[in-house]
Amino acid sequence: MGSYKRITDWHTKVLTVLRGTDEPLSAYDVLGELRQFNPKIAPPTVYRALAALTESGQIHRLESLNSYIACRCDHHQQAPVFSVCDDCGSVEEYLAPQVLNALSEITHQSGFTVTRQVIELRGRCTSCLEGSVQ
Amino acid sequence: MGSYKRITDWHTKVLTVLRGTDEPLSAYDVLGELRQFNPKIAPPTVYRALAALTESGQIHRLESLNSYIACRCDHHQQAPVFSVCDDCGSVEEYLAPQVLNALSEITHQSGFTVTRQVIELRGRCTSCLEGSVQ
DNA sequence: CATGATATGATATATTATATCATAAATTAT
DNA sequence: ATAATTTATGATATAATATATCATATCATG
Repeated sequence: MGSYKRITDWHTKVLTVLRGTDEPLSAYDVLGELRQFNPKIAPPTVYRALAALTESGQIHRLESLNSYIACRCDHHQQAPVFSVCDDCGSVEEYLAPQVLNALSEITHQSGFTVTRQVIELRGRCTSCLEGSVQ
Repeated sequence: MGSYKRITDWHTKVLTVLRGTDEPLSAYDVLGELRQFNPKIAPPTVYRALAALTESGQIHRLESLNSYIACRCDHHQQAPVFSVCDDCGSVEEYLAPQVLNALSEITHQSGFTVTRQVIELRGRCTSCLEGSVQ
């Protein structure tokens, strides 16, 4: 017995697609790209690959966008903080130990055991802000 | 001219439904409840009410659950932190100024202007943890 | 090569969310 | 008051996101 993970083509291809762009992609965006390789690929295949890559920390799911982005940091497994520009769609990923510490103070008090942290900041990036104010 | 907001029945009813439970409800859960009042009510009506109530801070959208919960704190307009137990589904809402401060240090550095903060902790609540470890 | 475990393919369907347009109601100006 | 304007509602259709299920194929091990 013991668990094993087959390293599948789809995982690799999904990862390549996500690493090939700065934009977050929806599952169906990814599906569209993968049709290059197999026009008959179906949603569950993509969702399975996305789930596996998310679990291993190689990609992240942006909950407030229903989309996915490749991990840009070297911190697979550490909770990321994202900022998402609602103007241009650009996403930044941050390391934020201070934020995680502040959060763990809260959960420590309440006894809640955290398995996943979703921290997403929506707003406007510097360039978009500069562009709109003249 | 000038903007005005009609205070509608649906807003009140949606708010009442959400305040009537501790569980987060999906838009379609709410829709189901509202059929009591009008069996022909359609999704856009519910989504509009949810959007208005979210905007005014009376309810919050839990992005990682695609669902909504009434604001339990007295801090309409201040960014909430949520913990969600993946066992029992219970949700807690926290005031967490330290977390928000830590986040604003990040955004201050990058120049990003925040309009909304999504902070959701997934995991297990104390009771569920106690229940599973004997 | 038999067995068990995991991944894939394929189909169907469930869930969540929005676009659009016609109508109704409230607000403001006349 | 009532016309003009604005906003909300109703209604229909459809888009976008996600999962359940089951048969088959592939891998890992004994």
